[in-house]
Amino acid sequence: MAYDGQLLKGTVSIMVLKLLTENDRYGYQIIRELEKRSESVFLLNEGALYPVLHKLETDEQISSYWEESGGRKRKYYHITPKGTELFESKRQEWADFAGMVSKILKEFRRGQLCTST
Amino acid sequence: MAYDGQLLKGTVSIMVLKLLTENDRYGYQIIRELEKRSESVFLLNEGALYPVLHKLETDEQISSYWEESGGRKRKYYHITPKGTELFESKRQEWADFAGMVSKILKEFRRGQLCTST
DNA sequence: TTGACATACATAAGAATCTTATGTATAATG
DNA sequence: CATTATACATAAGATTCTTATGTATGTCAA
Repeated sequence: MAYDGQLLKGTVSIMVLKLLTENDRYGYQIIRELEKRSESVFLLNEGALYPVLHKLETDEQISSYWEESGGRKRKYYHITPKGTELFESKRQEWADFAGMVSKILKEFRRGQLCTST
Repeated sequence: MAYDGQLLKGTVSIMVLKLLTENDRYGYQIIRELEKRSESVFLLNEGALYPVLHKLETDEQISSYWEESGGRKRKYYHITPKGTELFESKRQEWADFAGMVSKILKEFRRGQLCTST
C-alpha cells in the first residue's frame, strides 16, 4: 500500500461496492481494477480483500456465484438491493467525513484569507 | 462517533498534529476543540486520544509539560520540528488519499457527463 | 455540605480491519 | 518443464479504535 494502511480502513468495502454497482466482478479482478483506477495507489492484497467480500456476503450486501470463463473457475459477486442502498449512504458518509477532515486540516492557517462558503 | 469508526483510523493523529501547529494544548482541550470544529461529528473519547498522544510523544513528534492553570494540573503538548514536518507530509498524503477515494466513488456513473479537469 | 456533574489524567479488554505469510490449484509462457 | 500470473482461501500479528473502568479535583445547586 502506497499510503499509510490505516487511512484505508473502512474505505475498502465502499470501493468494492462501487465497482459492483457497475458490473458483477470476481475478487482478483477487483484488485486489478482498483490498482488500475487508482494509478497503482491502492495495491490491495488478497488477504485484505477476500475477508471483506465474505463479510459483505454474510451481511447480504452482495451475493456470489461460480462461473467458468477463460478456462478458469471464478467466483463472481453481485450487489444486492440492500448493498446498493447501503452503498449510497456510505458514499454520502464518506463525502461528509472526508470533507470534515479536510476542513479541519485547512482551518485557521495563519496569513490565510477566510471566505464564507 | 457519528461516523463509522473505521473511517477515523489514521486521521486522529493528523488532526491532533494540526491543532498543535496552532497552539500548545492539553488532551481534554483537544477533544473539545475537535468536537466543536467538526460540529459534533468527531466525538473522540479519551480512551482513543490519550494513547495517540503517548505514541506521538514516544515518536518525538510532540513533547509535553505539566502546567497548572485554572486551579488544575494539565499536561500540555507541543509539536516538535519533526512533528511539524511529518504533519505537512501527512496532510498531503491525506489530501491525495481522500481525492483518490472520492474519484473512484464518483467514476463511471452511468448517464453522467465527464469533463476533464 | 453534600451529591452530581464537568474536568483531567490514565489503562485494559475487546472489536474491526489491515499486513504478511502461507497454502492449494490451474493456465500461460518462455 | 519451470516460472509467472491467475484465482481462491485462511491464519498470525499489528494497529487503532470502542467501551469500560479507575483516580482525583473543581464547580455548582439543593
